[in-house]
Amino acid sequence: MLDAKMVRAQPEMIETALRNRNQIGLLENFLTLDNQRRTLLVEAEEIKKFRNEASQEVGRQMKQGLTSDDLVDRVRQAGQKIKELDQKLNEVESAIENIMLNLPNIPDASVPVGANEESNRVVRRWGEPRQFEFEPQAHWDIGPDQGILDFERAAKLSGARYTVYKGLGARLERAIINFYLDTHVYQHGYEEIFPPFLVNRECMVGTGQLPKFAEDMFKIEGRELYLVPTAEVPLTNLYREEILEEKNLPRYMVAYTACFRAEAGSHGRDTRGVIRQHQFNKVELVKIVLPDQSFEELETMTQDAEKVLQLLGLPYRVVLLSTGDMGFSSAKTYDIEVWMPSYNDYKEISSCSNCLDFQARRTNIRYRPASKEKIRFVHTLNGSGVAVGRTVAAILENYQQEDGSVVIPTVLRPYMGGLEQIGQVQSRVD
RNA sequence: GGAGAGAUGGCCGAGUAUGGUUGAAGGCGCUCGACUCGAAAUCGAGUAGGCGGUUAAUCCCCGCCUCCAGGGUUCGAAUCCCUGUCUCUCCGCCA
Repeated sequence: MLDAKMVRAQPEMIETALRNRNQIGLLENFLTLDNQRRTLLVEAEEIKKFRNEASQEVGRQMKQGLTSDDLVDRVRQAGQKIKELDQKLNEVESAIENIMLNLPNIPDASVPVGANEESNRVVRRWGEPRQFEFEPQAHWDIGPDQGILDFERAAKLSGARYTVYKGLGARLERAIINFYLDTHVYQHGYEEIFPPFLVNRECMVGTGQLPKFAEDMFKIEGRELYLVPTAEVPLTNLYREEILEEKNLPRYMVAYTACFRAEAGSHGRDTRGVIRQHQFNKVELVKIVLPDQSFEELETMTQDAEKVLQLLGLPYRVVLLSTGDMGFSSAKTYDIEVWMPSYNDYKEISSCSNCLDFQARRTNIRYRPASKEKIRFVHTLNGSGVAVGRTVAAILENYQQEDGSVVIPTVLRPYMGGLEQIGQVQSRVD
């Protein structure tokens, strides 16, 4: 959520920023509603002041045994008027809130302006895409061939866009999760969290999934509970409605969760393999930091995410998203894209965002400065560290051998019981 | 699932049977000051958040709101009534 005072003070600036995000005309009603709100508020407050003073006077009079029916009557009428004004005020305020909750964050000045991903800027690359001396296969072929991914039986259980991992495939998934968690906890200093996978509506509003993107989420029938689309939601909301001490900042958290997305509006995209699923695993990083440190923290968080790909030996590039391609809550986002031979292109495997105080306002997470200044909103950041299913796909494709087997990256071998490759040596049961 | 208890400031905890100057006693913590070579102890002072008015303005000053949330009763609600949420205890069930 944006600062209403800022929107009021410089609507042109906000309007421009929104246009860069392909959002037009959202501010029109805000200014008039905002004026209405203050008029009503001042009027209601005046009458409330009268009521407070007068009812105290009534109390004094009653103690002395003399009551003024006239005064009592006037206070009663004031009460009626207050009720009316408060009701109007409520309507205006919920209309304002409705606008505010649907306004995306303002892109940072360093973000390239553009309508879509074509304006994204590649900021660096790591590793060289491998030159294959044979025709490389896609992971959606390698997986079933090796008996480690089963899309057909997954469809029998749950439908399209689900995957069953079997044998060493399941173990590989689990190994990657552990490798990511261990790296971020023991090398990068994040606190490991294991949160619920179901969260309430307030959490979803807090991080910005709701109210605007309800169709992307799975909701539990008959309850106000949602399956988490990313661990960003529970992690960021951990400190909702809290005032943190400055000495306890920054907070670095990492969590593995399954993630659930209805992916409405993405039909026909990435239909093969594990790239776009309704359920997938992800290790997520979240930082809660002091306002003047958030951009620095975004850089280090992105590097933390890159590190695991480097350790896995997977070539990637880092892309600064343009204004038109950024997520709703973000002011600045780096995507990390891993080399995917089946696409003959880089494919998103992580997204690292600085949300500034946008989510902090929605979740009301603040901190008390050590210097006794006023309480302020924290800044929040989140980044994938990184998507697990896409890592499996990248490993299968980048480490495949001509005979169909797949070499296991050395850093994962301790997590795989020392196993050096998948395929050939293992016994399979179809 | 059944029965009961509870939710008050950064924390603990009074106030709720008898509604009124209680944004809220007391304690802890914290900040500043005194004492001290310094520290501890002691003593003194201060210490909620939000919204709005005013203002060049963060400061002051003034007002309104907030004692889990939402309704209601009343001239007036932390206190009375209703609904909801959450927490705790006991019983049952369960991985």
